[in-house]
Parts: sequence; structure tokens; C-alpha cells
Amino acid sequence: MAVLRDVAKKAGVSTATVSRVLNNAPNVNPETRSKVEKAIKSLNFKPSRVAQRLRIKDGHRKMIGLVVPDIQNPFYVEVVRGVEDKAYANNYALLMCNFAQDEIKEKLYLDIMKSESVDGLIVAPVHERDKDVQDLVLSGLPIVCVDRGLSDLDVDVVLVDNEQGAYDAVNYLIRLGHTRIAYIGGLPTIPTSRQRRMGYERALKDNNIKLDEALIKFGDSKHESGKVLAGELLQIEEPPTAMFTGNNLITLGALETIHSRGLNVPHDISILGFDDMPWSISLNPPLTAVSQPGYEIGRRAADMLFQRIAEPNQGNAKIVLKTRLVIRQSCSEKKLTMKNGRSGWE
Amino acid sequence: MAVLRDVAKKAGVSTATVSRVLNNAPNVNPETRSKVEKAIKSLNFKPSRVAQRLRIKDGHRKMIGLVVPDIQNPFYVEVVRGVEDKAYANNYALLMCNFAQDEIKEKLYLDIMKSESVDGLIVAPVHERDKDVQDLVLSGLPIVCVDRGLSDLDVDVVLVDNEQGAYDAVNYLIRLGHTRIAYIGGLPTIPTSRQRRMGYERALKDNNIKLDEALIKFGDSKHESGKVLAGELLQIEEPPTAMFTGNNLITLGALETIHSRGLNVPHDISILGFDDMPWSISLNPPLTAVSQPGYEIGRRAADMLFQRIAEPNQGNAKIVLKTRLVIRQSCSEKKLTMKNGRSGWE
DNA sequence: TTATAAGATGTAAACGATTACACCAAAATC
DNA sequence: GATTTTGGTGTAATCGTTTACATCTTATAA
Repeated sequence: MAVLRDVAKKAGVSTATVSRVLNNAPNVNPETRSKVEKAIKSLNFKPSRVAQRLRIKDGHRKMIGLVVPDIQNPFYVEVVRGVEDKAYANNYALLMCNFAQDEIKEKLYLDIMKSESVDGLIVAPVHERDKDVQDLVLSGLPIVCVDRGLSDLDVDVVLVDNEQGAYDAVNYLIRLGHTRIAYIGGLPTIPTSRQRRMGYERALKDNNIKLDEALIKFGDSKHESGKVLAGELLQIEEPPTAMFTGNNLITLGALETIHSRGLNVPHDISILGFDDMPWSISLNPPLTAVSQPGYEIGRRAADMLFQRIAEPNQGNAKIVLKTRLVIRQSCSEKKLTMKNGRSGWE
Repeated sequence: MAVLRDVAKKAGVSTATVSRVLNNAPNVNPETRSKVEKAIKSLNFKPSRVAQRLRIKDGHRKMIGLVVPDIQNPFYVEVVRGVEDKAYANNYALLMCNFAQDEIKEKLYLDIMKSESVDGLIVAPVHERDKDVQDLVLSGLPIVCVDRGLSDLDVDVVLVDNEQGAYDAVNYLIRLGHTRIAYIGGLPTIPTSRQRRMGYERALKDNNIKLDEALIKFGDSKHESGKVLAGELLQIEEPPTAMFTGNNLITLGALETIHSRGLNVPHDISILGFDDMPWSISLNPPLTAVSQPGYEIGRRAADMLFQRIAEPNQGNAKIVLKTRLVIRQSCSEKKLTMKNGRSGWE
């Protein structure tokens, strides 16, 4: 593969000159320029980004990193799309890794990012005391957190008001007459899981409904855990008449269990999920959900990062976006009490 | 940030020695080693992967690239997961890009991959004459194609038997009594779209059903196109009683349109999708689908790539995996003819 | 006891770009 | 006409590693 030196030789100029035309610096003779350009084309030369990154100083490498907690979760896919588009538009390359909610992997990938000399990083920390992300921030690398912030450290962050989103959702269920509302959360270490729980509790409290710990479950933010926890909830003494599920994948898992027991949504049980999906409308039944603007989160995060890269010492900002309750058909008024998962009138 | 030279100074040894302990080369005194290790730890030194890649020769950089056509498509997400896990297990870093079915972006990302000096690349080319991928292969970079091969060039590839998968699907619909079966394909430039169409046509032919061009539509492999094309199909003179949708996203789009017209699946129309999804069972109704082993495709592709990196001159291989028809509830026996999207007996 | 091998370490040249600096010729200024 | 500025180019250091080669001990073989 042709390197810059080859181009220089072919064009009969020095490497410095080639580099100048490459970066279209001023002060290069138009004739020389075209000679060099011809040589570049004929050798099909592409500069090595690796060599470039080694030499170029911080903040000018035109490459950012994105560390995603779970690429199987459609919400993060939206975020990714937002970041991607912004990066592409600003001529930044994007180095992306998925740590699949695995803390060990997260550490590995963060190390890689740093050691790949990216200009900055967008990350959703596994939890709010994430030591590895903290260290990275302290090391001076421009970082923007998405979806979840850091508790011990000031850092740029863009997320939604999870507590309020959950509050609205549960409040809606209460208005429909439900009082036994379950909450299935994701990994309890993830701030969003707890914030959503807080919204859940506040809604109950504001409506004078006693909290029943038996109705609260935490899993691991994945499909399987939605399945099993929903199953457990249907088994308890006095089962819930509605479920508020803490994320996408949990919702899907819960739905699967509910259907597999021959229960009808929303007739036998209502379900309201955090996170909307492009195909929520095609679920059985069309899902009522708390929608987060994932794409916008991604876009804003990228913008914020570019700004910080340009101006590393500015103060930290926090962008809180609104959630939206999308009402479809998976929740209905509470009709009769159920016992052990059978609707009352059967 | 500490560099290798700093470690050397602190430990009182040469950079060569530090490098040796880093790569645990033989012939380094245990005492020296521990001295160096202490220095590394105390300075929190991490070698720069960028500098390493610049120096290390081809095939030993422990980094591969993955260029994905559409990260919003759950099938590719499965593939990604497979590649990721394999890469992680083999201590390879993974550089991943999503070109969102955009040929321009694909070219850009391929260039970046090359210029990032990855050891090899896994890619699903936009189409089978993809000049950019071809050039890359010819340049000697180890490449494995997934999902789609290259027609003018021998290259390692792992994919499924799309033609047979489609055949099985359409055949199944025919057994249920359907004769007016529509096919909504993805981008016609993508080989899989055409192969699936061929399977579709072969199934019709084998069952002596005349092909009706009005029942065949091609879109752009995305959700929106499923929506509009399904709409068009419901509008025609003698509408189909069953639809065979060419991928994930199209299926979801078609479902959405069908529901929005108040039609019942499978009562009014059957639908069978190429690509299964983890939540297919929770759709309305649970979707009958042709399942591709996405995760395995990814795993195998990574394996293949590692092999080729180790042994660049071996002959090319093609791995064809089987699809599986997963029968759920979105297809039923044809009952009555419909006109203009209303079922006959209303 | 000497020759040789093996072990431990250091020196310096790569890898492929960018860029500070030096240089020279031609143009602009006085 | 002498001096300064400017435009165009080249030289060589640099980024942070790895590694071929050289060097020096010390152990082993003859």
C-alpha cells in the first residue's frame, strides 16, 4: 500500500509538500498541487489515520468514541443513530463498542477508547459511581454521559426526566382505577432503574396507595428477566392488575409471559412500558408506553461533546429532555379483581 | 498521560525492557519485571494502541472492523453480537460502523477501516458488485462477507440459503390454500432481496400458480417502505390473501398498515416475514417467520476472519447456513376471497 | 581453561504521517 | 539599490511504540 513517501517521490516533491496539499494548507503552488494530486490519485493513496492520530494533537483527531450499554435495546440503537448522524455531518469518525451491560467489558472498552486517542467519548456508565468513567473524566478526556449521569463528579450529561416519566405512567394507571400496580425494574445499579422506581412510588403516595414491596422486582434489564419476573408477579397471593415495566426488553419479556399464560392484555392485566419502540403499535395489543427521544439524546450528546472538545474548560451542562406518554391499547380500566392470574369472572 | 518512556525512566531501565515486560517476552529478569510492573501501575500507564498499530505488522494488531448495513435491523444486531463475542473471546478489539444502507457512507467507512489498519474486516456489501469492497479484497485485506457475497470475486462469505428459505415460506402459504401471495422485497440491489424473490417464484411455479407481477413490490428494506408498499397491495383490484415480507422491518411496516386498515391477521390476511425477532411472539398476532441464525452468522464470520488473518493465502470458503420456518399464528388457511381489503363475508 | 551458548539489557531505527524551522527566490517596500 | 516581506519548498524532529542488533555477563561445554 502506497504511503505518503511514495507520493512524494512520484510527484518529485518532499513529504512536507504532499502533506500540505493533503491538508490543503496555504502557500502551495497550484502547479505543484495538481502534480501531487495526480500522484495521489494514480497511487490510490489514502493517508494512514493511525499515523495521523499519533502525530496530531489532542482535540484535532476528528474521531470520537461511543460506548453503548446494550445494542440489543432499541432505545440505545436510536441514540447511536443520533450520534452517528451528527458525527458524520461534522466529519468525525465514530468508534463504537457495546459492552452488553457487562462491567468488565465496559472497562476494557473504555481503556481501548482512551488508548485509541479519541478526541472525546460518549458513554452511558454502568452505574453512577462508575470508577472507570470517573477516572477518564478526571484524566481530562472530554466526556458526555447519556441516559445516566455520574453522582460524585460534575460531567456533561443528557438524559430524560425518568422520575417524572414514571410518575406520569403510574399516575395514568391509577386514574384507570388500578391500585395493585407492579413495577419491574432493570438492574438496580443503573440510576434510571431507581429513578423510575421513585416516580412509581411518588405516584402511589400522591394517590394514597400503600406501597407493597411484593409488587416491586428488579432484574437485569434484559428480555429474560422480564419474562421470569412477570411470571413471579402473576404467582403471588394477590397479583397486580397492572404492570409498569422498567424498560423495552423487560416489557417484551413480560408480555411474552403474560401471553404464554393465556392472559389477555389489557382485559386481564394492563401493561405500560418505559421506552417506546418503532413497532410498539404492532404488538399485541398496541403498547402504551413512555417514549424517550433516543435519537435526540444522541444528537444533543454529540453536539455537546463537540463543544467540549472545542472548549475543554467550559462548565458542565446537563440537558434534561421530556418523556412522552404514548397511549395505545395495553392499558384499560380495572374491572374485577383477579386471583392467581385468572380474571375474576371466569 | 504517562508514556512508555516515563515508565522506563521511573523503573530505571530502557524502553525496550519495558516493552518486553508489556508483551511478556522471555528473557527478562523477574526482578526487573516486577520493578517495571510496579512503575507501570504507579503511573497508571496504558500503552497507546495507536502507536502500537503503527509499528506492529499486518495481521498482528488484534483489531478487526465490522461494517454493518443497518443497525436498526434486529437481524444485524444479532450478527453484531456474534462477532462481538467472538472478537472479545479472542482478544480482538472491534471497530464498528453502521452505514444505514447508504452507499456513500459505506465507502467512507470502508476507507476509514483500511486507514485504521485493521487486521481484517467483516462486511455486508451494499450489493454484489460493490466496487469498494472488491478493491479492498484485491488490496489484500482479509475480508469476510456476511449475508451477501460478491459476484465478480471469490471471497469468504457466510450467509443463509435465502432462496430456499423463501421457497419454504411461500410453499407453506400455498399449502394453506393461498394462491394470491404478495412479495414485498427490500432494495432490489441487495442480493438477498432477489434471492428471496427467486424462492418465491420457484414455489409458485412448482405449484402451478401463475406469477402476477402486480403482487411483487420492491422497496428500500426499511420500515416505512413496508408500510407504503403493503398499503398499495391492499389497494389493487384483486388483493393478496397472504403477504410474504422480505425482511424484518418491512414486516413490521406491513403489519402496521394492515392493522391501521382495521384488518385482522390472519383472518383477513396472512403474513409471513423473512427474519425472526426476539419479540415476534409478542406481536399481534405472534408472527410466523423465516428465522435466520444471525448470531451464528456473526460468530462464524469472525472465526473465518481470524483464520484468514492467520493464513492469508488459503482458498476462499462459503458457509451456507439453514433458515428455519417458525410457525406461529400470523398465517391461516385461506377462507374466502376478499375484495379491496374487506373480508368477503362482511 | 578457553570457547561457546544463553540470558539480560540497551541503542537506535523503524512505522507513516505532521510541522517547526530553515532556506531561497521573487516581489514589495523604502 | 538595499532591505524586508512573502511565497514556495525542503530538512529533520516528532508522536509512542516495537524490535533487530549489539553488548555485556554469566553459565555451560569442550
